[in-house]
Amino acid sequence: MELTKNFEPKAIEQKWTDLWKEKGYFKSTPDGRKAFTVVIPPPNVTGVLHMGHTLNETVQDILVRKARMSGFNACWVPGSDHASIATEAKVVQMLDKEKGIKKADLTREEFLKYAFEWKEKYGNIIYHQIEKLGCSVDWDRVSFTMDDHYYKAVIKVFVDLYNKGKIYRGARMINWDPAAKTALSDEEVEYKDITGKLYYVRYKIVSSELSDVSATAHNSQLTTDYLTIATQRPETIMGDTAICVNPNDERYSHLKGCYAIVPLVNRKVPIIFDEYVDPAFGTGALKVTPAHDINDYNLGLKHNLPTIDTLNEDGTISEAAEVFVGLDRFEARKQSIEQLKAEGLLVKEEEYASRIGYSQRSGAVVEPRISTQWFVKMKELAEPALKEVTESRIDIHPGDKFLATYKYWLENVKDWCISRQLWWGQQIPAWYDEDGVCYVGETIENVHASHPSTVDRQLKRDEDVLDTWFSSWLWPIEVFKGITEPDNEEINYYYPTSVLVTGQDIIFFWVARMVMAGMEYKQVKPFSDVYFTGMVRDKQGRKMSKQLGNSPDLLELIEKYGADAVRFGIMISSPAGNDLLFDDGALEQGRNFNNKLWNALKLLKMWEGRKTDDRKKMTVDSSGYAFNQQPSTANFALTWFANRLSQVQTEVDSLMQQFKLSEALKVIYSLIWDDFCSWYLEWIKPGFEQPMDAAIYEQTVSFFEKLMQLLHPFMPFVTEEIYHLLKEQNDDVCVKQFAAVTPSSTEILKEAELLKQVITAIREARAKNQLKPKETISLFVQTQSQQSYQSIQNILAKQVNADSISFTNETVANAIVVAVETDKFFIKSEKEIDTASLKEELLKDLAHQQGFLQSVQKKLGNERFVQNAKPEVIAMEQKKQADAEARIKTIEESLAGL
RNA sequence: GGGAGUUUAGCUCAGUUGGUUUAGAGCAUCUGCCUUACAAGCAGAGGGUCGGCGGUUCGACCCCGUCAACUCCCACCA
Repeated sequence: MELTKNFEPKAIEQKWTDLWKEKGYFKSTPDGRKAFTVVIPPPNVTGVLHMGHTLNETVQDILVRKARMSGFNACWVPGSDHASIATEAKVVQMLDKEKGIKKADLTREEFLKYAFEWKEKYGNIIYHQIEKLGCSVDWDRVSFTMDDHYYKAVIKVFVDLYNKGKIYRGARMINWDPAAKTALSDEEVEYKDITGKLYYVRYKIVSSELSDVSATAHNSQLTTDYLTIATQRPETIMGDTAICVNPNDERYSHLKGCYAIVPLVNRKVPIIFDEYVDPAFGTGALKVTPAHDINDYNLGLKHNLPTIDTLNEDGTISEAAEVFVGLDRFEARKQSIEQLKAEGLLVKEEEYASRIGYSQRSGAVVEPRISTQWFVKMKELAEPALKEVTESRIDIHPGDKFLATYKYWLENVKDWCISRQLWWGQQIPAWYDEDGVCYVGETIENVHASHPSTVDRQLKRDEDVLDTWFSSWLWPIEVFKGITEPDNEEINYYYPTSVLVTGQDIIFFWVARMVMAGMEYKQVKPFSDVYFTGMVRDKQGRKMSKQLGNSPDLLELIEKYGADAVRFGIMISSPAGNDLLFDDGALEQGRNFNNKLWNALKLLKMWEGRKTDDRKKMTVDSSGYAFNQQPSTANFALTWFANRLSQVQTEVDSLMQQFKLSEALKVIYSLIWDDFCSWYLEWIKPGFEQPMDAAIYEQTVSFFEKLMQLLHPFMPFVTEEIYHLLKEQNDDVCVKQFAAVTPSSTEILKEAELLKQVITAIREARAKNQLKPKETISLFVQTQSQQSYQSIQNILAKQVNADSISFTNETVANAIVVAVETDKFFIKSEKEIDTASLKEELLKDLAHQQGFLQSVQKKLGNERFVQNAKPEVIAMEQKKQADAEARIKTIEESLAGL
């Protein structure tokens, strides 16, 4: 079979995707094996996968494939999230743009029909991308957070928590978009720095008896009967229900029990005292508008102040304001300023840098507004969730980095607002009668059954839906129907799941809450390990975003480099928890790696055609290279690589257990590229057009297979392909079980390292002396251990292009000298040696060695070091000293020999 | 403002309880090579007062203090 020049991933990826699917390798059903369960963090159905997903999915696939090849019943559940806010916004936008339909013109049912159509379309795009990336998910288990059973589970949990008293209704400040006439979540508000104006307004002060206060003022510079406050939003003055100052602020201490007259509406409001107010800001006096500012709202609660909502839904001034009614809020601001000026109450205006919230959807300035919302009481739920982590039943990776964050949040957790003023999502199962009494039940029939008095009454269902996270926190349970069908076989087998791989940005939104749900509904943690990936940024360190257009298209990348290369590129530069600067260069490296593997395969295929059992045929060619096939030489290479392989396998296992995937990949990369290709294959390479020893060949194929198996979790396609091209196989590498690793012989590893060092040192000397690669040399070796060089001298000769190697006991004159450990090598060539530059080199080296020796001697001469340091440390230093002395001696001898 | 984290070669990162030759890797750069798998390659090289300062110690990239820069999360001051 003719192999292409370079690896061509496209057809191969498709072939294996289809074949794996056909053989059902990634389907999982409960059996006698241990389960390794992963639930995908369901991507939003808002669009396509971005690089963050790609990283996440790749990490999961690596873990899942590794587990599948290590005896586990691996089960990876794919799915997607309905993402209520984000998706609804997209659907609204699409309807407006493509069909000219406004949400307000649709009924809830009509809108939901469109939303489900959207979900079908984009959900499938996402699944297609996951498949293209090579993810070994069980497609029979695709889940969606709005599947029928899932919807029921969410409702069931809501009702259950309500009945347990863990869900309540309460008032809350929300972000209101006056243009879209809807509430916004915090995520939908964008803050922009702007230069606004701060207006200083005088409020008249009156005592409780309506007398003039200036008469009673003492110890105060403020002898006027006015108090000045600073505000950015004079149009909210009509909503003021108090003035607040700091109790420790002496300027205002005389105002206890006094009142202020709110300008424009001439309302008398109390002056209250609270440490919340910063005496240093503005005038140190604050106007309190509970209906339109979150802090004022809290102050209002604390001091029992009335709330006057001066805004309508569309941002115009409401009846409650008494003046400017019906005007737009910004027009009202203008007019109120003018009127204050006219009345002489505006003291001054000054420039002020502040941040203002804008709606991501409509661009309108957001108004804080009070509304009734549903809340989950978090304190009780948080306690067990905190314990699971602090008592190490859940391990976080990298732990040191995120443990503190997780703890801090759970220890200071606030109640969770779960209602959203949207249609796309699970509608809150609450009904109200005409008197506003609220009834909660899974269905209206349930409500009627438990409250017979409601049967004849007109009940209206709560319009709001639940926060997306209120459904995603059940994900590890309900994908196995653990809520709707408790104690079914699947949930008992697959739960708790093994590892959760997700972004660190949703540690509170999702991770902590899943632990809460797990503890509440299964009394067991939902996963044993959490692996946090970093954020993917572009080369300049910027966040990937649509606006910047710096987020590459996954399918295009796969098209250009191949899926394996994309996986390689993204993994090689992504230590756990660190941000990843996305760079095409790493993908190129991945593509080159594919190619390296492909070329090694081509080399083996060439040898396959020339293999023979007949040793006689393996004659020595003139270059001497065929010596490499001699048993002793080949044996050295084979034994070494076998040991090196098991050493790396052990290392990889340990790294992967610690979730150091990127390091594991680096180690494998170097094993294949450096040890296997650059060293091993060269060491066993037969002479030009010489036959290949069949036994060596088979052994090499077996090494290659093992390498493909080791690499497979990271780069599934190319490894499966090469595995099958190496020879006729009766299994597939993606389900091939790892064999137990035999311990390494460290002796041969050391010997090989020494050999590599010698080769590199001699090559370096060659390069420095301008010996062209083709020019041969004569090599003289001075060593105590001539024996050990017998078996490897053919390798050495070939790797440094020596036409002869001889052993000597004496210094060889007029030769280039190379020293490695205690051995010395003398290089002679026909070419004239540049002794001057050689001398210079040696002198430089000598100075370095002497400097080093000095520092070691200084250390050993230090009495306190000798007294305090551990014996092995001292022994080490003594060895350093001896080595340095020996090297200096060698250099001096070499200098003498020139 | 509160919390967490980062700072080591041009770039991205390792550096295991403080002592393993005066700090390692990949990429990039430079030099030489079309050498019988691979120029998407081979061989070799250069490049770092480990963010600054101070301290603990016989000994600090590592521990402590402090300052600086950057990043993320939370809250968002009238």
